[in-house]
Amino acid sequence: MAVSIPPPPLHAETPRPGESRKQREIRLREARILAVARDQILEGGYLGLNMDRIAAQIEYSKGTIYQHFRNKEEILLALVNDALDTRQRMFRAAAGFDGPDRVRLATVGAAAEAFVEHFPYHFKVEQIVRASSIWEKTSPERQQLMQTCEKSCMTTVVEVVQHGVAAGDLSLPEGVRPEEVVFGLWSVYLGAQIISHSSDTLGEIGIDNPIRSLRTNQHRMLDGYGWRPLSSQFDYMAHMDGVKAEMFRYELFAT
Amino acid sequence: MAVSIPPPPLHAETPRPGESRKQREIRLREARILAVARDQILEGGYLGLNMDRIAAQIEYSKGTIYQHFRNKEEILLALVNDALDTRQRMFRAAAGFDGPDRVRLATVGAAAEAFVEHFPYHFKVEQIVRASSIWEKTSPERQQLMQTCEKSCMTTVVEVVQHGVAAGDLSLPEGVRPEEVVFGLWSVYLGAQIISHSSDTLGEIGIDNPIRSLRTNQHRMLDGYGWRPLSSQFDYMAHMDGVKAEMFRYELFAT
DNA sequence: TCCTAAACTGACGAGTAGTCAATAAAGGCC
DNA sequence: GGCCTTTATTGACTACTCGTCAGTTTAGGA
Repeated sequence: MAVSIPPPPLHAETPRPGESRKQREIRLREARILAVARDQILEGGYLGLNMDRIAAQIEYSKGTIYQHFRNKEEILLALVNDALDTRQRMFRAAAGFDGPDRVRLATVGAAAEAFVEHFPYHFKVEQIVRASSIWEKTSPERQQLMQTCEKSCMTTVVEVVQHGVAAGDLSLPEGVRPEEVVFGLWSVYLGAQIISHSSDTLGEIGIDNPIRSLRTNQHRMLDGYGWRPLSSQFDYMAHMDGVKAEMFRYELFAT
Repeated sequence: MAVSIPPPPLHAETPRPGESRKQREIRLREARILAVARDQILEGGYLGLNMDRIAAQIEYSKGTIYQHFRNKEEILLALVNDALDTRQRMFRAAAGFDGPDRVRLATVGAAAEAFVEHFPYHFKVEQIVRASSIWEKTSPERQQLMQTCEKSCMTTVVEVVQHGVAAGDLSLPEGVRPEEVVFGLWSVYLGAQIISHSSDTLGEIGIDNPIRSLRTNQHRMLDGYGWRPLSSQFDYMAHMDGVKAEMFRYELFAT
């Protein structure tokens, strides 16, 4: 199984060249703020994020935090950007998989699954930002960064679809663009994950293994578009389990 | 086109039998609190909901609001329950459509679309409740009510799928249950709507008409399951536009 | 060693959720 | 109506949190 491992993430404590002790101190502190914030969000959502408590935990005063981030929302957005960056690295690695395009796409799906499993706070933060009206309070620079990341993630996947079309494995009907297929996969993924994480009676409703159902549905959608090899011709389930355990291990993408 | 119109919603101002003037006053006030809260949420999300401002707007003191709702979160959950109730009425009407089961399912899809278009606050509130950790702060009674509604909505749709299987239009593969198909449609719907409402650069990304894409993807998924009539054999788009304009007009379901 | 710029601090202002003792209204009874 | 008990209503108050900023400390060059 051919895998292309992305460059290992630069660990925060590694000194950067041409960086004064003070600069390094500041950079490390910023990382600590984000780490502490992430835990608080994972614990109690948006309301669990508390500036005074961050200050206490990093053992600096509140004012110092505001030298790093204009406000609470900027912290959230910074966390989202981390999330998007991590996912992008995972997606790029997935898209580099060597095989038929639909199999490459399934690899991206496995990456998306692994992303939520390894980094649940990333997923949660993204969801909070999508739901709240925190957008207005954040700086245009960070907003732009987020949009760029999102677009770039999308492009990575769209290219796989385009390649599939060019290879003749998939012929899209009149008026359907590759972006729409990606939008479909993205929707199923996002919707299924949100339902799984917010509906604690899924079992009662009749969904025992939401991740498996998510996969099945994504594959049926691609079958519906007639993308070969169809899910009856290739064991996508086994493939996804395989790459998830090999290519998308936690250590390879943790920051 | 056979349509079954649900019972018209009981307007809040209609007097209930055996109800004292005082009781009616209280019931009306509760409706007003929710109406005002809904507007505030639509305006500024969860943070836009302000107890003092609600009090000022309904011209009662804050303490009185707390006689109706234990806390802010209970107001949110009450709004969600209204939303689920409305959607359920729309779904039941849709499922009552007379035609092949897959067409009935498409009718439910049209209902879901109309729901978001007519009642955007309902959708927004649901999203907020899914994202925030407000669950813990709310009373078990309301939680249960919400779960019951959600389950019942699911059941309505599952029955359509089961009927399709029984009719021989759809044969599910080994180990796939009707609930999973519904879960798939639900995921696409939820995911697509959330992306549409939270990503303001969708056009740049290449999605000009997200609702159309949502429909296409749902239908391709059902095609992937081989549910007849396939989307190549029936004009689901025209059907959905038709019923949306006829069966799911705003006035028929507004409360 | 001194001096200036940068970093850091925490008390404070402003705003908001939720409480509760005091007050007002309702409704039963004579 | 007048009296009394119960229920409803009020808004000042507490507790908590975000974000600010004048005053203080630290860093590092001259």
